[in-house]
Amino acid sequence: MPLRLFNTLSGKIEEFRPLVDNEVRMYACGPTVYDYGHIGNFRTFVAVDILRRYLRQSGHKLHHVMNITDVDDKIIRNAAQAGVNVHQYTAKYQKAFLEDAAALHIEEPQITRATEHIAQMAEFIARLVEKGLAYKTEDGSYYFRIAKFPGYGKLSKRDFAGMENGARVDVDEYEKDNARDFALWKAPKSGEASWESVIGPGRPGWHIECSVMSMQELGESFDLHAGGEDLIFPHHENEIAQSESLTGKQFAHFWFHARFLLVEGEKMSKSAGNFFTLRDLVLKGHKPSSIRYLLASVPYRHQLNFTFEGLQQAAASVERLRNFRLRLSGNFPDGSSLAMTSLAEQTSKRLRESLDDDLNTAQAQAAIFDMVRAANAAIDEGEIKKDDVPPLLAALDQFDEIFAVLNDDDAEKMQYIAEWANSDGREKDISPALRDIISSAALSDDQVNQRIEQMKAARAAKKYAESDAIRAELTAAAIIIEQTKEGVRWRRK
RNA sequence: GGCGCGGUACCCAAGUGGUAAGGGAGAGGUCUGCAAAACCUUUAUACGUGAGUUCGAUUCUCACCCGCGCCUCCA
Repeated sequence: MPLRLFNTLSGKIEEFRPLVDNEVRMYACGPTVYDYGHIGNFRTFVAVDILRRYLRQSGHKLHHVMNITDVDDKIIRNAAQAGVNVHQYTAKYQKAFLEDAAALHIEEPQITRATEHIAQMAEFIARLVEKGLAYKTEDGSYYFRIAKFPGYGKLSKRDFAGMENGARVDVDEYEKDNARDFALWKAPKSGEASWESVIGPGRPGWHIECSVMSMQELGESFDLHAGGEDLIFPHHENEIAQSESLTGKQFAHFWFHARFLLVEGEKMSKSAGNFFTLRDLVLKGHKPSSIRYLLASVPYRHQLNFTFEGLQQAAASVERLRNFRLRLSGNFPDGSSLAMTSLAEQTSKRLRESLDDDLNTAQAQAAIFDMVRAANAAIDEGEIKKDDVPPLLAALDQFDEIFAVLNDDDAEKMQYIAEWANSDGREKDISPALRDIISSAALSDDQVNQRIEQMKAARAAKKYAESDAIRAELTAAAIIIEQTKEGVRWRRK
């Protein structure tokens, strides 16, 4: 069964098929780098990452482009306040964003930056003006004339017919022909960043960068355009207007939007005190894998209630999956069992069906846990054979190619953020929990294995006091020991 | 006000016109030198409230209550 996705443009769930062969060209709106990324941002980026990963797993080739908006009003304002130029100001946050995304195992798409495409944007605007689709105002700004694009409102399902200059005309923008006309290019203001261009000095408006960069990289028509739900209007609506009126072709065919999340049941906001960057959470001791798992556990079109209790539950879920994989590395008798082979097959099928169904990640999780429980029970009963392990691992891998939480590099990623906190004046925010997790990275695998050999020897000699002492020592170093029938296993806290 | 989404057990959360996935937490048990892990049993006469359609609704319709989103650059 093919992938079915909700398309904001049609308002329906549709079968997703690329325009050309098996190659998907997708563009995702990335961050505006004026601050550290918060978990709301990352909800969207995790959703897009899951889409990206699943498209690939489904056999598609992928050309995935994401922009970084490194110039806008807020950046200009903040940079001015900080007394640095725009590039200096954004460099820090760009770097942080990419690090945070990597901590969450978000695969890095091809990245394009607004400030590297100023000339192309100006040319694009010049072409719009030539066609009478845009106009220049007295101060040197340029606006798009929405009256020239009859399809305006088709994405956000708004009817702008008859909406002439209404009551909400912005007094600062009296020069516009219509209140809805949006800025393509803003004339320079004194002391603000501005660029010379074929259409005069100034800086680009917000929407133009995505039209220019997406078409440059992906062509005038491409498969899929993604972003947070807030971008539907006006950002994506405006991209469609300026792009399609210029090329006469359909811009993106599929529009994918992730819903906003709630934090502790309320809209996240700084004033409500429930505003968290990824780094805030890591400093409190929450693992990136727990955060990713929680963000991924609610299908992208549903409102996700992000809670600290949920974060702990997610951590427990991830741990259970990791324990299971560890358990499969034990020794089992030769042979294979029909039950396990078919369990793995069924699970693989359920995973595909769940994700084909508009990326139903909650159902995919249910499928993998059903398998884990059944396989664990089989291990307890001694019914698992050596040849059952590869198919079970394959199903687990199939799951993890999408969810990406099984490989434990949490301590490493968290250490990175702790180092940042130390150098950024936030060392006081490093929680004991974070210190504890990081400390588990202090011992190397070899060192741990060596101590475990000593522990095993003591145990074999029934010197329990000595064995327990070594275990306690490792526990104190945030290494968790499990002594089982299949041998001694260990993992980092 | 306009348009749209949602309200499922202690928490998170799938789902279906025929009587409720999964995870976490709690309780009891099995295993075990102890611990950990794992497994088993158990926790919704019930899916916001009221009415309607139907042989039958949590699932469809309507009303109401509550939460949330967009409607000038917040993912």
